[in-house]
Amino acid sequence: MVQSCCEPTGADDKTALEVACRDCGLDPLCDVLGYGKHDLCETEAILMRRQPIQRGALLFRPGQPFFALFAIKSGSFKAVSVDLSGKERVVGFFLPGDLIGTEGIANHVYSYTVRALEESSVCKLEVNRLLHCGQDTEKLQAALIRMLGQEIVVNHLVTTSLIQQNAEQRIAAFILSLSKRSGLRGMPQYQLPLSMSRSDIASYLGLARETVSRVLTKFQNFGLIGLRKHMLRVLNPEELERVTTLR
Amino acid sequence: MVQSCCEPTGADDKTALEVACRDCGLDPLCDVLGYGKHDLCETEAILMRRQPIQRGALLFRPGQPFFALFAIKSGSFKAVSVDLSGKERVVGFFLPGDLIGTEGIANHVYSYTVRALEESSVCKLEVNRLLHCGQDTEKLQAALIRMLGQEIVVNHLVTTSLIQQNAEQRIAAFILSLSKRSGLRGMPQYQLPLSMSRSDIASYLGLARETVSRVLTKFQNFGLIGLRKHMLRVLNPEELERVTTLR
DNA sequence: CGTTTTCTTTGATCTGAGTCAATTTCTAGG
DNA sequence: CCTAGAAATTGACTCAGATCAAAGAAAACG
Repeated sequence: MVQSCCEPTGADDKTALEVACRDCGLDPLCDVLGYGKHDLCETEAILMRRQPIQRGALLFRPGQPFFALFAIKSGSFKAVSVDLSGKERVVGFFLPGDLIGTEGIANHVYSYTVRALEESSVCKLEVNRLLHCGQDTEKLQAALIRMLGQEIVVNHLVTTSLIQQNAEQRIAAFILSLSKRSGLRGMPQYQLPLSMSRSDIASYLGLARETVSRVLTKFQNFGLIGLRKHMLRVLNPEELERVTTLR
Repeated sequence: MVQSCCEPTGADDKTALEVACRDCGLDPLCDVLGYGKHDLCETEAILMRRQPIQRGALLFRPGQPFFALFAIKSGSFKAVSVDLSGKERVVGFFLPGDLIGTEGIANHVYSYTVRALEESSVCKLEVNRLLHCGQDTEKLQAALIRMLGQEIVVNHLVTTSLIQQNAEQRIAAFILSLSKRSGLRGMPQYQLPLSMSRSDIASYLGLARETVSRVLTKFQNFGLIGLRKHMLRVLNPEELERVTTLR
């Protein structure tokens, strides 16, 4: 069996929760590239490969010239941007299978800081050359177009649900979103690490961290979720779903 | 001078506020297509052309198969989605130069209703064939990729600013966003039609319509804006900007 | 042109979530 | 294992913005 970019590099047990390539957001492109075995991958240096990222390490910083998209293989990341008044704000969380850096395509620079929340690994796609014409790139471009379209759909859903909902609804939606994304990516759907801090969640959802804490406690008391350390168990997804659609 | 898709079709005075092609969100593609004069436009039936849309008419409905992207030439539109509980929610407003329908690229169907708020006109791009391989499509694909990247950037900015802000900040940001978009598209920046209802704005910003009304009144009293009928005048953009960055 | 309907404004009241403050629990480092 | 610092929880209080209600202004329509 050929060693491709998609096979574990003999890492420790911690990387057990890793998306399969078929479940990854980069799959449309990887598929075209033959999962690292295709010519394009090495010879034309579009270069996808697995990279380990340490907890706390940055994938990129705001202002840094755009050079690649990343797909998370394992672990998780948060995106933080600093507004004009100097205040940090979490603007997104990324789980295995998610695509990071798409805003750089049009911006030419990355627009926020992306930091690993735990020991993680990513695949890197140097997508720049897809923006300039070459040969045999059409399939790749079509794949990228679909991926961006997908990203737009997801962003739209997230935004509209968050903006209109109260604290409980936002948090229920957030939990379900993590759960579904985990399931979609071929990982356990109802038991997953909540690797970000309460403050991060609060910042992301536009709430106070005390509110996040209170609502999580309430959800536990009602038996909707279980929470031990940073391991989240989704006990009653139907009821959580119902919470998000109330009103 | 050749009659292209970008020249007015002898419409009435109402279409005076029309974006130039250079200022339009579709420009990267139109540029490649030679603004309707290029072969691709007619012979390969990618087909861009101006279409008048009546006030209240729909561009598309949710569930309808994706067949084209639209760029607004003149007028304005709102996007409304119906959630599970049957409640309508405005999920976006579109001004001249904006791109409509991108979520259909990955979804294969449109995901909300887009309705004209006034007498409007659009350009249509049947982008489907860019997703399948042909010849000479690489430039078009690269252009589309950039446009989608741009859309992602803008969505991200909108989301993060809205979610974290209070009522006054959301409304100030909303007004500035309209103003800037109008200016960017080569139209008057500080005097523009507020063609949507207060309810629509409220729904979009996640506020009650009474709150929108109150804040607009307050902004008028403080001389930040002028509002007569549905004509908005931005009198003090610096102060509005300051409002959005407070806290 | 008056009538109806819809949209907008304004006021009064109530409540969800923010803020402040005090513990308690986790985590990392020695 | 103990300790210091960070993160999370819980309670008390406050206020921004929702809701309820009613009047006023625009738009639509015969």
